[in-house]
Amino acid sequence: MKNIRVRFAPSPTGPLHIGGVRTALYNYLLAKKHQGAFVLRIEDTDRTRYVEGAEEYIKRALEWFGMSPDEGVDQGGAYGPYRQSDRKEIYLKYVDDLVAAGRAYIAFDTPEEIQAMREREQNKGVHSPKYDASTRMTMRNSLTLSAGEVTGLQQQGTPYVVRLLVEPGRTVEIEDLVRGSVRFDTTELDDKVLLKGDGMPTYHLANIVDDHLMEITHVIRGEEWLSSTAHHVLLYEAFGWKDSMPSFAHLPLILKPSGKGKLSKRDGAKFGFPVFPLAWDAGEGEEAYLGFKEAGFLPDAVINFLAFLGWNPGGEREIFTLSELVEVFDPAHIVKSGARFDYEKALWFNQQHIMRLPDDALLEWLRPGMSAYYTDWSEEQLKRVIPLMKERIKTRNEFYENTRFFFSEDWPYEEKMIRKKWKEDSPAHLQNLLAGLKQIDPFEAAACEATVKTFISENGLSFGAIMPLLRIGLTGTLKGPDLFQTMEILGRERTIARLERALEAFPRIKG
RNA sequence: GGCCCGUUCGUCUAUCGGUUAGGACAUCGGGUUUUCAUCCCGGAAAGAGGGGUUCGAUUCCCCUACGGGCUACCA
Repeated sequence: MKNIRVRFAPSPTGPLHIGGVRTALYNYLLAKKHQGAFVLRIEDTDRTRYVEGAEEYIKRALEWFGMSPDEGVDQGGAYGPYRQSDRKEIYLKYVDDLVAAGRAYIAFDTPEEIQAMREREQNKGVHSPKYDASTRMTMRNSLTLSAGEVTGLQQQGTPYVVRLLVEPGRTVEIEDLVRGSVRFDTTELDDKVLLKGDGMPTYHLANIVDDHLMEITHVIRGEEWLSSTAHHVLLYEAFGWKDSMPSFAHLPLILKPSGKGKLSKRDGAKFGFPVFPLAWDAGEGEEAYLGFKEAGFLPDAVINFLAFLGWNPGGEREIFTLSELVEVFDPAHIVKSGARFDYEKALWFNQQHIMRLPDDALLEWLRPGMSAYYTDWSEEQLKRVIPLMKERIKTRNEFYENTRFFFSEDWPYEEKMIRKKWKEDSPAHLQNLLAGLKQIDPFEAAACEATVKTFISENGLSFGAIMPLLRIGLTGTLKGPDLFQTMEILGRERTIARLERALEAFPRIKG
């Protein structure tokens, strides 16, 4: 089998959508699984839709996920250039060949003329008029004009496009890796524009030429391309490249979490979760979007979540890192139907990945954001807090938000619980317990636990009478990691200071 | 409208003619725990509808319904 070469070919028209990330992922997985090449090609043939910064965004997103291309605009390669706007001359040559071979033709029709044709056809009862075999001979093109007229118009600088000559009455069959055999009747196909009036190729031309020249073996792309694949096959035929045509795999769409239709960028704001990998800030006046990264997700968790949206390895295991996915990926298991985006499940994947990540990796992940939350924190403390928190956070932001009491003295008491738990004899108990805690040396979790537990049993108390008060006094809240571990990390000084503060504050709160 | 694709628990999915239709998220109940989380146990929950083919259909075929994509000098 030939070496596998796949490409991810986004258009730099904005931030990379999560569906695009999944397309990139499946391409990446197939390439890596077979030691093939993962190519990044930028499809910027539509100048009117070009967005500043989008290409950069795409590269940063791929890098964040760890899916760096083997070849592409930045890494170069033997098949460059990898940006279609830099390949303009190449397409010109191939489109000339097609015209010379009679497989394509030059058309001078203005938008108004095409519109007029459509109206004519509709009046004749044709539902969806097309520029095709039934109409092309009524238009102004190199099929209806003499050779002299054509060169004359060209010399005058009359704008023109090049169209693919589609022969009607044929059946084009494609063998899709996920959908099996799909057939199209060429009578339904229009004479697609190959070269636009501005001299740039359309997607269809550029795609086929590039995939062929770059020796792409598998085209993995979204379902929205399935319909035009018939044209693409016709193009491969016209060029005489049918024998080396790549395999196709058309991916199901990612749908809105509720309601109808595919997931859109607006859904993020609407439902309160990210639909982009990274934040996108287009500048003033433009809409900004939150990314999974900023929402506190691990790249592997997002990958894992996305991988399972429309694919599964067949077994019951669900947690995989990117490199583990490479091992088990098989395009034969790609699902045919669209998948609903489920943010709850994404959170679950993130939690699972956080729990499985070694502490030192979590440290690297958490460190950069600390200073945005806390002014006075030490790496030493962070290191000790991580093992206590890793099983109780779903996102990185949750870590920061739920560890205030470790890194700051600025956190509120859950006053409602104090009112409920602060009893007649509570002051005396807390007072005595505090005296006991002061004796502990070294101030370690095991010793704290022994002291507290002994105190409780010797006084015939219940855990419920003491622990909640202790916990609120030390952390402000009733939920959190092991209290004795927490005490050890806080240290004797802060533990005692906080309990003394509680002794003063609780009666006041109780009122 | 036309062409193409799709349709299993609320959601993501397994099943490649014979299963008590399995798992996961979410949900509900219970256990563990000083709380929360983790973890463990359990419950509820599905083959769009109608025809065929077959000894037997979730699985194969057809029709209908519904959903989606395409129908641009956008990708």
